[in-house]
Order: sequence, then structure tokens, then C-alpha cells
Amino acid sequence: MAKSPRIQDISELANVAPSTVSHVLNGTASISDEVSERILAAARETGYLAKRRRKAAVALLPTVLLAASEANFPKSDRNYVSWTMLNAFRQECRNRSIRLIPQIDPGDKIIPENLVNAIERHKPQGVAIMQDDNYELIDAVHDLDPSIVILSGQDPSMRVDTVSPGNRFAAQMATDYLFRLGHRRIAHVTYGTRLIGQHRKMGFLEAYRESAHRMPPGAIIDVETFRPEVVTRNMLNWLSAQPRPLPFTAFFCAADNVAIGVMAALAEAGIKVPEDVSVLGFDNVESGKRQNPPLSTIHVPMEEIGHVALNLLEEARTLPKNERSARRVELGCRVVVRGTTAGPARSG
Amino acid sequence: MAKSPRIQDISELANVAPSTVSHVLNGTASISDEVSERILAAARETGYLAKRRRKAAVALLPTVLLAASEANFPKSDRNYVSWTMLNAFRQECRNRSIRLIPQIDPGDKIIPENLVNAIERHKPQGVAIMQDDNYELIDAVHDLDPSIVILSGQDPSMRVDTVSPGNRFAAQMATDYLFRLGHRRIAHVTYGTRLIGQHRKMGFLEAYRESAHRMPPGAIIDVETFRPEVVTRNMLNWLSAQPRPLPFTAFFCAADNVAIGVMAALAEAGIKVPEDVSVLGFDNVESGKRQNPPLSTIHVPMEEIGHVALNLLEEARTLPKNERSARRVELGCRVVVRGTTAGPARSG
DNA sequence: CTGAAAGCGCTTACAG
DNA sequence: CTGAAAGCGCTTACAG
Repeated sequence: MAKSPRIQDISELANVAPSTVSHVLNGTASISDEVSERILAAARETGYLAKRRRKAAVALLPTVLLAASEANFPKSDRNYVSWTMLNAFRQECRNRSIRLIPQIDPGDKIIPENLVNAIERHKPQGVAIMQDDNYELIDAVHDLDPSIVILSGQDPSMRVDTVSPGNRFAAQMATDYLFRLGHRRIAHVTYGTRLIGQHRKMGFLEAYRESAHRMPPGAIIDVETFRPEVVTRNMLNWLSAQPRPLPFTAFFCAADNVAIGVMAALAEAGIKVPEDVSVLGFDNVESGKRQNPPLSTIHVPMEEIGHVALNLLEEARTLPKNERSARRVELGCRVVVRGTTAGPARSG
Repeated sequence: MAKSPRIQDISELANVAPSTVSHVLNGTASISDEVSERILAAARETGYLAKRRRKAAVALLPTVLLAASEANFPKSDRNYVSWTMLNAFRQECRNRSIRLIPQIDPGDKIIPENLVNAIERHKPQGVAIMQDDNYELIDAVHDLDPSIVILSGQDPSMRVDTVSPGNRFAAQMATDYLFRLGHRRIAHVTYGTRLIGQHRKMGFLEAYRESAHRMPPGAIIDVETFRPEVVTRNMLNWLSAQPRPLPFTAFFCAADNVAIGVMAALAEAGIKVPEDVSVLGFDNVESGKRQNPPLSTIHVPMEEIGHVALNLLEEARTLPKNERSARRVELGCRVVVRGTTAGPARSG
């Protein structure tokens, strides 16, 4: 570890006395803007500001409980998206020297009683709940002492903090992007009943609703799972029942894995991407880059969720519960244009 | 100002040596849970933790520019809601010794060029934009050096931070509350084209969509403005065209001022609240409490928006722009039950 | 508005 | 895991 930056390092870098640095950093004397700026720049450069901030948060949150169900707890990078989130969250805890205690319930739900017991036992200052759409859970824990945050989930009753990607807005933005390319007949390929998929679908519908374009009939295509092989089977089925040329010029998929399955089906049916139809994924998964052509997609900042979640837990510790409303945070996503999106075919 | 708390104060309160306090506060030695807890409690009690946190943020944000248009800048508490927000924001800047520079454009829009010039001139570290639905503005400023946050607004392109009440979720929650009271035929009284109203309407529509209940025809009632006198005139008109008993058992209003106007109209038409119909407002403004009966409403934490906005601006200064996604923060609202909501009349 | 110098408060190496 | 003590780093009262 590099030696911890001191005020003296800043004063040398900025060419002023250490006392001047101290004044600027604490607002204890009014120093000229020019010198102030120079000192602040040096303070940032040496890492002094970051160090001070880090220190201020230590001890606010010595222990955090990580609650998940077996089903939602990714054991490998097969479940790439939650894997990325979980690892970034763990790393962030390490950076802040927070002790992280996992509390994993078997099955596919977190059992409220188990979580309450674990809180009783470990007395954590914060609890992070992994993407669980289980609302009795919130009833059971929102009033307890530790601060609560849900990672990649929602709380419609707005009683606990949540952090998730802005799925709905991002899907709307994605659809708008396809509109801007000239597409008018876009299909949305979606699966399952998980909230994430619901929100992405809502964004798609909203984009049509707020545009001047009419959504074509049959534009929502449901597939069974997000596993590419299954999606390919489903889509080949769907394709065989469609007229040619296809009544859609673009497929906006609720996940990259779905998009990869769709691309395989299109290839098998002899339909060219992006010449005949465009395909747009969602998640920005590694394997998307290796498709041929490489998959256009929506980048979702899963690696930032942990950082934001811990900031929320820390902030919550600095304010009394009844003076602080729950925060629902959505993180901005962005379109990543690669090879599978283009303007619609002339005849399409 | 009280004397600044020192480590010694904590050590006395917690009955340990100052060095032990230092270890716990910096994580430099592992101290028993019991002693740790005692020290942390004392550290919080003396205000030491809060002091350290406050100090860590000084100098991150010496100057903030407050951008608004004349029309959006409340000059008195006639515009109670934004007035509350603005004052709390100013107070929060004072607490953090941030110099706040107002930049008010005439008319009802912030002019992007003016804001860019003001940024050039004052070189603020942060810019707070007051509730402006003007998206060219974001194009013009999102890439500049200072961090940007929009107060009580949205950014569908998800490029800058925003803080606003969770209008949509809150309206959905409000409607669910009326469902739970037994109401099935609820009207939503709304006005204008401002985004806030749109979101509240969306929440109302969504509550019906996600419920088992059918939304009755004519359930969206548009009034001209939110001024109670005008609303009363509009509603008397509307009431005169309705059969008795009314086809609705509850009025969910997009603002308290609207609800106050609705109540006056109902009184004039001899319809009793809450016996004949329930009325629910939105905003929790002071004058609602003085109605007869006192108005049930949705509390909107406007006074917290400034705090959250400054936290976002500060946090943005600690991370490089390209490593940090924009945050869209919505604050939780809650139902405040007073005298104007009850179960529907038996015959209703 | 800046800097030299005194001294306060915090950290840390060490003994138990 | 805790505490007494040395000394480092930061703050502040003051001169210019």
C-alpha cells in the first residue's frame, strides 16, 4: 500500500504553506480562488480528498448482512448479470473494510423469519437484499434497527431504499433509438414474469405510446426462458408461422441471451442481420461481443450497484429513520451500437 | 456554536482509552464487538461521526450554481411546494458552507446558452437545475466540467442526476389505499401538461391496470389550473352534468390545491365528505390541515430534495465522469390519513 | 491573503 | 483485546 497522503504532500505539490492547505480544506479562512483551486486540484491528485472521505465512512457500517435466496444467488458466471453485481458489491465491501455476512435461504424466496433472526443474531448496521420481489419481507424488516437496501429490486410501498438499473427508461430509450434508425414495426421478445422483464416491456410499450407510431399487432413475443437454445427453438416456431417479408423490421430483446437465441434462429431461417432485420439486446454481456455480427445492446451498470447501495446504507446511518424518506435509485443505461442494428430494409 | 466533539469526549462517554476509540473509528485494530458498539454509539451521540462526515465533504463543492427560470423560481410561499424545496436547499447549502450563485433566466425556460455562459464565468463545481422539462438544456451541459443535478425533474436520456418525489409510485399507492378502503369507482382530478401531473396520472392508471377493477368511463377529470377558485368553478360545472348518486365514490386529486377546490364545489352541491364521497389530495401543504374536515393527502418530502441533490453532486466529484452512471433518485412518499377519506357509502 | 511557529488532538508501537 | 505514552500531523493565533 502506498503511503497515505498528508497535507504536507499537498502543500509541496501546490507550492503553498501547509497551513494554507488546511484553511482551504476546512473553510477556516477565505483564500483567493486561484490558490484555492490549485490546492483543491492537488488535494484530489494526491488522493487526500478520497482518503478523508473513505475514513469518514469507516465505522458507520462495520457489518452488513447480505440476504439472498439460493435461486437468486449466482454461484458462477453462467448468471453473468447478477454475478457481476455480486462480485462488485463484495469488492466494494472489502474496499471499505465492511464485514459482509451472507444469509442465503434455500429455495427461491428469502424467508422473512430467517432474515429477522439473522439480524437479531448478527446485529448488522445494514442489510442488503438481493433482487427479491417478495413484499412480505419488507413488511417484516423495514422497521428494524439496521438500514435496508434492495439490490436490483423495487419497493412499491416506498419504505426501503432500492438500487436498480433504469430498466424502464432504458427500454424506452432503446426503442426510441430504433425509431430514430427508421424502424416503425418493432417486436419485443420477452420472457417470464420477473419484474425486470416487466419493466423492460413497459418501457417498450411506453415508447410506442409516446411516439406517433402505432404498435403493430403481435409485437410482444413471449419465449419460455432466457436460455439461448430454448429461445432459438421458440423463435423458429414463431418464424415458421410468419409471412415473408416479416411483418417486423427489428427485434428488441429483453436480454442479450434472448437476442443471441433470436440471432441463431434468424440465421437458420436464412434471414440476414442487420440487412433484413435489426436485433438489439439488453445487458451488455461479454458473449454478445463475440457474436457475428457483434450484438448491439444496452449497457447496464451492474458493477455500480454495490457502490450506490453502500452509499445509501451509510447515508441512512447518519440520519434518524423518521427524518429520511426511502430513496429509490435508478442507474442510467446507454445504448451500445455494434453490428446488429441498422436502418430498416427498403422493402421491409 | 457548541465546542467541536473530540475523541476524548467519546472515550469518556464510553469509558475506554482514547486510543481504543481511535482504533475502532479507523479499523486499525480488531476490538471486541461489545466495546466497539459502545464506542460507536458514543461517537454518534457526541456528534463526532457527523462532524467527520461533514468535514470530508468540505472543499468537494465550494460553489454551486442554481439555475432556474423566472416562472419556476418561487418568490413567495404562494407556490408552497417549490418554495419548501428551494428554502430547504438553500439552508442545506449554508450548512455545508457552499456558496450558492443563482442564475435566473426571464420567462419560463432556462436558456441553455445563458447557463453555459454562467458556468464559464463562475466555474462552479456543481449545477442544480430547478424543475425544468427542457431537454436541449441537458444536451448543452451534461458534458461540461461541473456535476449536474435536476431538482424535481427527470432526464429520460439518463445522462444527468435527478431527484424528485416518487410521483408515479405514490399515486399508485394512493389509489391502492382507496381500493383498500373499498372504493371501486375513483375519479382522478388533474390539470395541465406539466410532467409532475402526468406522472401522478400514470400512477393512477397503473393502479387500475394492476388491480382486478375496471376503471369507470370518464374517470379522468381535467381542470384548468390548480387554483382552488378555478377548480371549484370547473367542478360545479362538471357536477351539474352528473347523475345522482354520483358515478364515483372517491376523488383522488393531483394536488392539495385541486382537492381544496373540489371540496368547495362538493359543499356547494350539498355532497358530504367523507360520507358521500372521499377526497384525497397530494402534496401535504399546510392549508390542507385547516380544511373542514382536514384533508387526507400524500406527503411529499420536498424538504429532503436539496439534501439528496447535494449528496449526489458531492459524490459525483469523487468519481471520474466516465466511471459513474447518472442516478435517478425518487423519494418515498406516504399517505397521510385525515378526515376526508372513508369507506364508500353503502348505496354509492 | 499568506506563512512560520506553537501546541492540540490523533495515531501507533508497545507492554501487559 | 486494552491502555499509557511518545510523537506525528493538523490546526490556529498571529505577524506581515
